[in-house]
Amino acid sequence: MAVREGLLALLEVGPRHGYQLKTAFETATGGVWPLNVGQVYTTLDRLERDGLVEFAEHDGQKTYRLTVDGVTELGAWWQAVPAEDPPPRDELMLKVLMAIEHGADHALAVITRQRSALLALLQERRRDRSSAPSPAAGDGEAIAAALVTDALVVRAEADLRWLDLCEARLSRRKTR
Amino acid sequence: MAVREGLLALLEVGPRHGYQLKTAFETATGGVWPLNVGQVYTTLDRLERDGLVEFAEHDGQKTYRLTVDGVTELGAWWQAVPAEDPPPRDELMLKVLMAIEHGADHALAVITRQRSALLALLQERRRDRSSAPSPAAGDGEAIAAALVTDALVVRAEADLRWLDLCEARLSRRKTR
DNA sequence: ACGGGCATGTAACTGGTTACATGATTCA
DNA sequence: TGAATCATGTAACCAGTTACATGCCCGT
Repeated sequence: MAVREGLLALLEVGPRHGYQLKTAFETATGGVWPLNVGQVYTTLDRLERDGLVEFAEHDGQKTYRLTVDGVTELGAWWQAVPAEDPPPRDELMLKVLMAIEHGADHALAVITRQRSALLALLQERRRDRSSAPSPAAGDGEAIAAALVTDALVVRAEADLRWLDLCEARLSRRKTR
Repeated sequence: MAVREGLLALLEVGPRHGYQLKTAFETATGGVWPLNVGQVYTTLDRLERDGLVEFAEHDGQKTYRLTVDGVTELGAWWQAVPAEDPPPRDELMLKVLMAIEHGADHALAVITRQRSALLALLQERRRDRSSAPSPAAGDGEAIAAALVTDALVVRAEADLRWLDLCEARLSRRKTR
């Protein structure tokens, strides 16, 4: 439900047709989230099926805009904090949890491996961040790219911290 | 590709049949990742189709085990660090990025809203964590649950930190 | 004339997910 | 007897994703 909401959000800025949405989506995400054009059209079909968008056709060119329902739905999305109703389907978490089933030693080995790999990744990203020029005020795409890099760094730091917590909890009780 | 790998990992511990895998998966994830039984069977079908598992049947009871290919695949999974080849399809990130398209003011409003909601969530989780009894040594499910709670806390902290970074980058250049 | 970008679409597949149907066993 | 748990499965849908086909228009 990510591309879906992304397109809705872009349509709230102003009506556009499919191809424009593709490029808008990609510049908005700083070029790190490429979108197959086909996906835009299939997603638009589904949005129309659900009554969230409608379109006007001119010379074989369909200009999409939000419906009232679409605006409502989007409003809810802006408000909502990404839910953890069903908690995070996080791959790193799953990996460690499953490793524990193989015994604490296996888990600690996986943790060590993941930590060193993540650390390398983190350093590389920090290098990327400091080498990238501070984005110019008007350059939305560059700002977006900078924010994405920030997110990657912060996320990696969090993952590392979590691995440390896991190791602490596991080695404190080396039974099992 | 999460349930898929989870089942593979469980089968590496030892052969099991479908229903056992469901319960094993749920206890391994501390009860926070419920699995519809049906999904286990469809996933097993797909794993068999891909030649990663095989089964022996006894009295209408199918006992699954890894194939050589399955072991290989799993080995790669243990090694791999959750890839960011196509970077994170993170909902919070998308929300902020799309908000920027509506102008810096809209973005700052979304950031503020998200931050306060996340902060409330975080405090609640910290309360959960301190109120939960420190898991007993042998209780795998409780340990798993504790680790999941840790992950939620750490993740929320990271999201908050990222929101601060976004705000800094956006208010520093209030143009656009 | 041709290649590249603009523009629209379809067909097919993937994994995740739910709802539902069936039957055996176990135990109160 | 009857509910709960064990056990296996099917049908259907969802969103994401890719590959492919079509054609227009513009600049070289």
